[in-house]
Amino acid sequence: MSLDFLEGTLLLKALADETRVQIIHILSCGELCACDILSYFDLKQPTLSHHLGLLEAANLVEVRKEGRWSYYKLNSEGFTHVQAFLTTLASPSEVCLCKQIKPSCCNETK
Amino acid sequence: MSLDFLEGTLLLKALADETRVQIIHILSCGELCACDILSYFDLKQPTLSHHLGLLEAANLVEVRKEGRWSYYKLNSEGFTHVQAFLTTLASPSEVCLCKQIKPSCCNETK
DNA sequence: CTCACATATAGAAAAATTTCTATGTATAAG
DNA sequence: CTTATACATAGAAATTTTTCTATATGTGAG
Repeated sequence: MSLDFLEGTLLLKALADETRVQIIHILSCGELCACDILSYFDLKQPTLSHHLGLLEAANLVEVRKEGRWSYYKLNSEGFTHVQAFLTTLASPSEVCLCKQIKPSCCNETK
Repeated sequence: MSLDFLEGTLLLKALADETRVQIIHILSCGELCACDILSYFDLKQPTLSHHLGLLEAANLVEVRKEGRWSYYKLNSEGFTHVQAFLTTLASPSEVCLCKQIKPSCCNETK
């Protein structure tokens, strides 16, 4: 499995915000419409819309439109990917970028 | 297991930066001194120092000082915690914040 | 068709983060 | 003691992100 840094940082940036973390949490039990999510936060509607858009772009949530309502729920794809990314990122590998570094000032103690 | 939102977002914010993700990657095979890490990046020394400080504060890396050198390596504690945080965050729970929301405009379809 | 409501988009203001230069501290060499 | 090197800290500049107001789109009710 190779590292997709672009997707990985997109996912991590989407997760790196208190509001979005809370959105994920209140969606953890199931689907909610945008207006119900909004009622939980002290934010304007376009701000929430922006956060939901970022989460959707990262495949952390998915939307289902019904009439004039938008129902949001978690998308397991993003969560699976970010967990896999972190695991791979922190694991040693033969093709690691560290192989490009030539020890200079200090003796390595590997 | 309960959710520590403060620690969780600290960890996720530390991970949400291309440079820091790359630092973690080049440390994945073992210990490196700060000057060797620096040689890999097109950054000034104080900037790298700042990134390493954030990673250390989040328990994603740890330092060992030896003479005038600082050797950095990954700290598994942060990685374990962030993976656990994400799993818990996205899992349904009896005490979820979603229970505080009273369905308003739209009929829930749970 | 007209109106009201739910949500999205555009663009500006505010806030947070990243990066830099300048400088300080600590350690080792001479 | 003086100097050089590795790294940290302080504070300013640049960039990115978050939030807002204003407005547009799309759907259903009447």
